[in-house]
Amino acid sequence: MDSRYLQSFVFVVELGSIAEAARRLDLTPAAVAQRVKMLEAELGATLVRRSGRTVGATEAGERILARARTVLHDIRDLRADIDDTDQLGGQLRLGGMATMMAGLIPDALAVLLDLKKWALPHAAPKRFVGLLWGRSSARLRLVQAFLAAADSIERH
Amino acid sequence: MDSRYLQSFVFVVELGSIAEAARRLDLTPAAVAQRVKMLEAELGATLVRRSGRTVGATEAGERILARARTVLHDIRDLRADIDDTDQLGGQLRLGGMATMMAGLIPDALAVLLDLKKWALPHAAPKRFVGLLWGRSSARLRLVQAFLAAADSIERH
DNA sequence: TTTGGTTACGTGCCGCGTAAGGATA
DNA sequence: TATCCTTACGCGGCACGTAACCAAA
Repeated sequence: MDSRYLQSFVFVVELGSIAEAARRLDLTPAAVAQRVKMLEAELGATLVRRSGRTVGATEAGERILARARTVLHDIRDLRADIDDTDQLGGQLRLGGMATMMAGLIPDALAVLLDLKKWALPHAAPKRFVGLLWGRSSARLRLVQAFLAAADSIERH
Repeated sequence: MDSRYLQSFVFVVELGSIAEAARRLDLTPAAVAQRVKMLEAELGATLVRRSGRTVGATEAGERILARARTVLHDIRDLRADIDDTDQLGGQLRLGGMATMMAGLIPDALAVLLDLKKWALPHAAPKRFVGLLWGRSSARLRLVQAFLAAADSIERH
């Protein structure tokens, strides 16, 4: 399965238009329609419903939409990891309880934007280190910076 | 990016042989070697090291190996979700704290293997329902069966 | 009338097999 | 010597664009 097919399908559903997706992808509408058809043939299911002039996802389309986004995200991460030796890049998803979202995270992000504080390798509380995995040093530094910011804020 | 390229790369690294990967994939060694080359060209990095007669992953290859497996796994899930209306399939990964791994989960799995107990839609404690997402009914039923098993075991 | 989706058709290139050559156990 | 990886080469198919057609706003 080609990820470009998944990207086309996701764009078509998100934008609700084959023509608009074609413009984003630098393709002709015919090519985009064919990509969706190919994906449908490969998966053996109809993914988009053509109702008049607009397009929407079928039930099967909705069912795989989230997974398609996951695959595209993973591929983006994979590409980022290739030349990811020590520089920042890619996307970091942070989650937290409601209290953190309202209080801790905004302040922590403010500190994150201060580039000089990014290199604090030993500031992370040890009780959090066990939660880190993967080998992307850039993301590791981001998380370390976040934890350092959280630590400094907690001490205030 | 074509997932078949990733699959070829993963096979080559896992098996340590282009010829063996070609046999598994029903391809010629030339085709497999070309797939790896294409992938390397697309990612802009050398992924496998040819040392004499055997092949191994380079540092960049090792770095993306886990992610490549993730992508392949996600695509398999995506395919499974297409015609996944009510039957079991795919792979379910369960995690738990050490105490659960030692005590609760083995018993719960034993109950899971009793097919007659799989259809217990309302047995899941409500406090856990918020943790479930996705719409794969088969997996949902598996989780529900797990929770039902956990519930019945807790009551003992 | 303008915009959007589809179909038919032509074409370039990609991705495969085949065959031959070199290297290693 | 047999197996493995590579390279060169040829070919078929697929994935585009183009153009024409139809439908909807």
